[in-house]
Amino acid sequence: MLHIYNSLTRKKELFTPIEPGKVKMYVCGMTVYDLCHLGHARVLVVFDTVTRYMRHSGYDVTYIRNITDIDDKIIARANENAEEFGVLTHRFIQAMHEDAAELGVLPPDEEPKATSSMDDIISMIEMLIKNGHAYAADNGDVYYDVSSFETYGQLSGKHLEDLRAGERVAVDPHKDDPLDFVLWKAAKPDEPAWDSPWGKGRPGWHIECSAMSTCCLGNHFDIHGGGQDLQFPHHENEIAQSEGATGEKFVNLWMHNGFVRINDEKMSKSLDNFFTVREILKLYQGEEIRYFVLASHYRSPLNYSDQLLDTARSSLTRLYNALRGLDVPSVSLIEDEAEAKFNKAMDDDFNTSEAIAVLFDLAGQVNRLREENPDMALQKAGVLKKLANVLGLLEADPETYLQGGAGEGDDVEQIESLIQQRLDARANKDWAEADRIRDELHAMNIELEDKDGRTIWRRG
RNA sequence: GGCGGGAUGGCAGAAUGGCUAUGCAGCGGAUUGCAAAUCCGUGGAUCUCGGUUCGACUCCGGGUCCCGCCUCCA
Repeated sequence: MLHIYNSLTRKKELFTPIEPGKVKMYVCGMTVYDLCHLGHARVLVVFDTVTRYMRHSGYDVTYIRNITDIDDKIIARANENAEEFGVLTHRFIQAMHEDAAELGVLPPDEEPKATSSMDDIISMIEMLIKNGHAYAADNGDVYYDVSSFETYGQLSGKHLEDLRAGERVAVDPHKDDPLDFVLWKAAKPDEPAWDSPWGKGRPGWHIECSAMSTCCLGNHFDIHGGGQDLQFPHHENEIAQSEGATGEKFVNLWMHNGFVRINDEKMSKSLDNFFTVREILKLYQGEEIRYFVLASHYRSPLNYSDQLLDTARSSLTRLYNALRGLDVPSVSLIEDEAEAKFNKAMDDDFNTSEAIAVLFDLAGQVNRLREENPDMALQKAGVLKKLANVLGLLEADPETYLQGGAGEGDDVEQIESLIQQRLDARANKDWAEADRIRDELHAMNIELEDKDGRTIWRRG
């Protein structure tokens, strides 16, 4: 029985899909004007894990994650680079896909782009005007009339009066109310523009998501996710737009993941305290980043530090060591209580840290059983791998992970040659030489393990 | 100012009204030529002050501190 925390009601709720057995989920993806940072990585990993677990639970999941490929920042960056905005976005979409793959994130079922959704966006704006929720200003912009939507503020717990009291929105003479937000922006000279009933222009950011989610999933769907910072105003506006246009309930359950922090401050572009996924991949494997993300609950803040990535590496090494050298069956033949514990943890609002604890318990069992009951050890290893895979972990071959430190690989011949030399020295009981070689390898960040007359190695 | 989240052992991080995860690091032992890996054992925690209770880290109230949203943001 899956329970999920719903930001809309601020409670954990029993998850009940609109259509039994099916889940329709939309997550706000990237605005592709730059490389993904760790904050983006968290969204990718969290909702990938949600999707994987729901599928593991037997749901037929349709997972949509959009791409915002037209907005102010994209235009600004393209101008800086003196390139076509489409060239820019294409490059960063590619980069995002590469990063996602490194993190073990599966592609969503569909990945709609704003620029491919203009018809849907325009017709939604037309509906909003027709329904009295939007107005075209004399400058060619179209705005949403916030006061026309009675429950505005329901998701973020805000009231229009409070928002006005803390006025931080620049007054715009074209708006009826400073809190009104733009649905369609009239094009300035030399800006990318699309034809519309209000002249050439481009969509506002909020309407893009309303249009892309609705066109892929229908007017009413199960789950909408994204980073906590999107709750207001982005998701609040989406509700106002979609419900204002369709007259139907938009989303049953809203999920928001917590921020990644650096030194207890939100990681963000504006604070310029971010690490890109690529930078970290120079030092750590993608799976280590994924483990780091999943080690804490998705709604908690996640502080970044090298030390925590090191811990993630040590932890994964322990898990892979348990599988190492075993011919793990692809299908586990046993019913194991571990699976029930794992499911119970994940059913409780995706408690991944408790689910990971189950993995370590299994790893311990595998290690203990290796000698006394190899068959059972294999079966337990099969369960370990299966459950870890639900989290997108332990998908690699153990040797590949353990010997595959980030950016390494062309020194394998040298390593194996040194190991052979050491084996020869050991055969002659020349311990000094054997230890010297081991120290030399250690200096290369290679750790050795002598086992049954053989020597295996891994990167430290 | 308005609204919201949080404070758990050296670090990270779960959980439950009573049985105190898990990982990393530490310590002792087994194993090893010595290590490593592994196994066995082990120390150490619930911000503060009140209250409810037979019993609270867990529920309630006050305080302190931290963080986020209210503007683009995953």
